[in-house]
Amino acid sequence: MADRVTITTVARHAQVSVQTVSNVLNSPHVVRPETRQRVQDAIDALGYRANQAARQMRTGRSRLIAARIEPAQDGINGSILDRFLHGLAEAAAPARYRVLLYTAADDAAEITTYEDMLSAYDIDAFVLTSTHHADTRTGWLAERGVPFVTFGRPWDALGSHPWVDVDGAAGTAEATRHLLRAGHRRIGFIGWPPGSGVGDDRRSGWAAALAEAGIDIHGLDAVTADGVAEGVAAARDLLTRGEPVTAIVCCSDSLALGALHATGGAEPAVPGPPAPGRIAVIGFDDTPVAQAVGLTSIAQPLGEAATHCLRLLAAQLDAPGSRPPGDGQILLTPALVPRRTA
Amino acid sequence: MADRVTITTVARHAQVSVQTVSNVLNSPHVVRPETRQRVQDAIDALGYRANQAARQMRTGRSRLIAARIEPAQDGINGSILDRFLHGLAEAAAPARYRVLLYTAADDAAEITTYEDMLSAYDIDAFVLTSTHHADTRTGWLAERGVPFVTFGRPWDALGSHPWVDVDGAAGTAEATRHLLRAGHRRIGFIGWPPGSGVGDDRRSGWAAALAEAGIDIHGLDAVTADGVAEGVAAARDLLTRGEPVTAIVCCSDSLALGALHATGGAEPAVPGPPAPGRIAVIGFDDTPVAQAVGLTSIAQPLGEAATHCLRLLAAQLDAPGSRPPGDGQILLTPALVPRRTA
DNA sequence: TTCCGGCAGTTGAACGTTCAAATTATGCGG
DNA sequence: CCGCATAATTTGAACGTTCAACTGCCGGAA
Repeated sequence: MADRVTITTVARHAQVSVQTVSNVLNSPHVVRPETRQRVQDAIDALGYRANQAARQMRTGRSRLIAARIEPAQDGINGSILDRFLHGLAEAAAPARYRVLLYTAADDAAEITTYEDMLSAYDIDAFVLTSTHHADTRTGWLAERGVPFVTFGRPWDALGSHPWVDVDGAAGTAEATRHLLRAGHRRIGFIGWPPGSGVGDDRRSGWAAALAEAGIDIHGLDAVTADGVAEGVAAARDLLTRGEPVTAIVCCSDSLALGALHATGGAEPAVPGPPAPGRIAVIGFDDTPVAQAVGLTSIAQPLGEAATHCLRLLAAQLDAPGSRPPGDGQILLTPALVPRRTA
Repeated sequence: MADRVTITTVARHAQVSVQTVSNVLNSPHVVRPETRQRVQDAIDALGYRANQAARQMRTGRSRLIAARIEPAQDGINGSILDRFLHGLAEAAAPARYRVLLYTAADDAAEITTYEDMLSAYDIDAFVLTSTHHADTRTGWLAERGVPFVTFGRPWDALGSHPWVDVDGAAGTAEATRHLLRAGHRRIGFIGWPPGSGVGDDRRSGWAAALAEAGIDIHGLDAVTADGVAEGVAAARDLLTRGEPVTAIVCCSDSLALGALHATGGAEPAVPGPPAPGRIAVIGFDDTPVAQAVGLTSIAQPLGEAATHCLRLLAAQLDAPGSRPPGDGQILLTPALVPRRTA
């Protein structure tokens, strides 16, 4: 097997010192164009690639970004994260970064993992997902000056780090307006118990859109844990109250699927107009299930979110100390995907 | 901020040379128990962790395993891979390996990525997914002596490398027998066009189970591309032939979902006995959609598969040159998950 | 002519670890 | 108590790269 091509091989081949090769790679402007070209040719001819480990030893930078891969939780609402991860890996490659996976059961375990990855691998940055109230992770990282971005805004408003999030309220507001335009007035909402940042945010969009239309939201919302069966129960509840709702916006596709069942059943796929006489239902996240069942849902721009995360990190890493433009806090707008259920 | 704890720090603290610390870490048997303990205590007290980059420079080993993350293809059948990846990351951690992600549009691009990752990061091994006929990747890696495992058997039977796969035929056979036990005799199959290893394998299980029961499969199967709409069409086709089928085994949950629609519609979730008078349908992969819709499906043991992949790699990496036990070719049996549709 | 400044490139050291060889410590038979 | 074999530990070098300091060289101002 061919011997390893190192910077020394290239240097010999181009008749220069190793440092000059290094300069061509890292600060091309200091080397005369003529020489630069000669070195570049040698690099190409030999197929040289800088050894990351050696480089890392000197610079302390690994060009590695760590991201957590979560277990497929509920299943329906999972598959969000893996699309995000794919986007992340794809955005990382052109910036010459790579994504390293890790798993962790809870915040404490995750922090232990940080320690390990930082000391053993010199991870350059972390991408945190599933931010929540009393999130101990961001503080820990910030304290140590480790660069990171969160996908999900900080719900406690403590400190301000770069983050990317999707505007859940804008999504549910758009969904609600969509239903208003279709003539619905009594539009219900099935959401999660107050206290989850994401859930409260999504509920607020629905409430705002109704307020905008001058509709009193009293008695129009149901609160329940996530799940299909829970969605069935909550929808039945909404339907048996004083004046029944004619449409429901849901906090998740799981809940929406349940609502769909409680309000007349769903037929999978096959495009066509919404069946008349049924209650309109809109879910959230545009999961495969929604696509399969023909459920109108709200799609998060996950690829875009990933790209932004990486851009923010790259800005931090490549120009240390400099704040990214716009304070590095980016709120993306999700898109309503109209299907057969609304 | 605290200075980096290196092997030198530990050595000073334990009053030994750096090499002794290194020995405690890598070949504890050569160091006297007493000394070993002293060094170990120093390691614990200082929270020392070996720097992977430096170690890698000497040993040429990165303890990094690369795996590809694919785009969320069809959506319904995706979410298989991310469960596998999660399993992989989880299995890697205790073995002190980490999983590095990459993306690639096709085999050629993937091989280019191999080159990059091997020369820049000294990746120890690769986990290949989505094996197919005329797969150029395995040959490339084998030629260069790069350790790898495939999740998915080699469909061309060229060369023999370690692989882990799920016995699709066993799955469809079990599904078919399940239907036979329920009294069905005319059991159809909706599969993909011949030529895809996975598809042919799954079809063969169905055929074998029917043959076992003395049933002629003639006229009982339909061939189509994957997709919900395609499933609808194929199921209609099966239902309008001479003697209609009373049950259908499908090559994927997408197809099954289509079949379900064509044969009377599905109602999401909510447990209960199969509705009478409807045609029984069984899907494949036990995706979130199946769980949500109450579709009986065949679940691949993805976590187990991931664990085996990692075990096979670890065996190769930790004892180079030694063939893993059982030739390192592992076929796992999937499990039927009975729900409301069969 | 002399000296200085700046550019292009080179040299030597260092990052943290492990390997191979050398050195020192320990135990044992005579 | 010596000599020797073997165990335990240390020393020096190396992995591939970049940083900091250095050497030559050329042109221009004094």
